[in-house]
Amino acid sequence: MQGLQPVRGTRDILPENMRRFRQVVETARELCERYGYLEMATPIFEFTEVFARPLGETSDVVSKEMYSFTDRGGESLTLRPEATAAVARAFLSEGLMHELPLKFFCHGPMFRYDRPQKGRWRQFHQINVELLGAAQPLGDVEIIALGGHILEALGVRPRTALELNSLGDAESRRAYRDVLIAYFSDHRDKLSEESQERLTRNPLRILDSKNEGDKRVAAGAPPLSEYLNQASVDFFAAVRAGLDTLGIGYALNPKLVRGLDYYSHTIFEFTTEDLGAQATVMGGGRYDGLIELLGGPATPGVGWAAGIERLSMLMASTPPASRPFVVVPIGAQAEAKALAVTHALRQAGLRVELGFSGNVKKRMKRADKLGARAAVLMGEDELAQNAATVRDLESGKQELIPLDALSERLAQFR
RNA sequence: GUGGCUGUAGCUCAGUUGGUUAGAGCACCGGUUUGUGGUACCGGGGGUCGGGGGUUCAAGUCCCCUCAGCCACCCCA
Repeated sequence: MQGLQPVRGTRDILPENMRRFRQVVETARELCERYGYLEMATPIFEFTEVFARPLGETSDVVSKEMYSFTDRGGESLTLRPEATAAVARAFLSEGLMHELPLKFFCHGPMFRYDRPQKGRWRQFHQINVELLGAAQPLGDVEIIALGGHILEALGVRPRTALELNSLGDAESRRAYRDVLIAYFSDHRDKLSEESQERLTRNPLRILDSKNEGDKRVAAGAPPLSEYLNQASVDFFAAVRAGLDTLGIGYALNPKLVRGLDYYSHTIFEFTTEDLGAQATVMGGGRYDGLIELLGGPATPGVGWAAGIERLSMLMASTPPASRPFVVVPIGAQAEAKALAVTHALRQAGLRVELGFSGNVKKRMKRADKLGARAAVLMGEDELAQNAATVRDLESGKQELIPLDALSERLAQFR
């Protein structure tokens, strides 16, 4: 415990920043619904196995980034590092295999024990979409289109580029894996220590190493695209044709691999150059083998995740806060009436503040600081006429309004 | 886990070759005759100079350790 500071990699989200978060989540929620992706949620922790198995024991996430702990019952639990495996688990737990295809949207905090830097935290937040039970390329297309649509609605699409690749189906990957191991084994001495380890465990990931020596060796590696079987080639062609139909531009990136083991066929990332070393804003792909890995029936899936922090950093502006009306009682005898009026206005649907203390001057200052649109002044004069003085805080104009017409008058502001 | 940079009021920073009670702007609080905001003027509160140790007559200012933040590697959102 290091006193009064948040744990490394975590942070408080104050209202101004929260408005950006909400903008992201609400935009995503609305567009997801339009595409038929309904909101759901999973717990933020699961049995460790839920993540360890599908992500791959050798993946960085599982081998060094999970927040795992033993609970009082002796179970190994893990704060979710990502959503897809949890959604897949929910799909099985809830017995949803007979309701395919299913489309889900969810959002919430994720946890990864990583060194924080620009655009990276230990607790971060994601929006996710998952499409289960659609084996067709059309599913990949819809998922990518939805992602691009959300980025557009948030105004960040122009700052991103879509990168695309195909890992092929399981058969293609197996064949390519053997080829790759043979190739890299011949150049073993030129590989970084880390990549030499990857050679036996996950040779595909040597391809996207940033190590200069690795890069040189990887450049000469046989390309994955040449080892895709016909079915995989056709599938990928259909995905690209769908994107073309929608006018969604992309760049093929044969080195795009992604860190999790469960991907197959299409993988993609919307990347940016505006977040330092963190290029990925939204990433995902097809994961046809995942449900089976968890012990369920073979069920195809496609989806993506996007970082809410990263998206909100790319947004040009912060959505404005709502502007309240402030009720200002003048004199002690007006306070009870002010309380009643405030309550009535709130019930009428308006955002209204009633200060807790202070003379008129202080209350007016406070109203200004709150960004109030208008002040509702109530003193002896007003009470005598069963009315209130409404002061427009932008123009400074005041008018006397009968109390029974007050909410209607205030509703005209904006 | 590794490396680079940084660490003075709530925020952004200034603090001379180490030398008296550590400053500014913004923010905050109060006031400028008491039923009225935003501007202006006046005043005020607030700092173990990240923490610990050392050198020195004397350290925010030099040295060591430590903690934290930022950025980068790895990998991703």
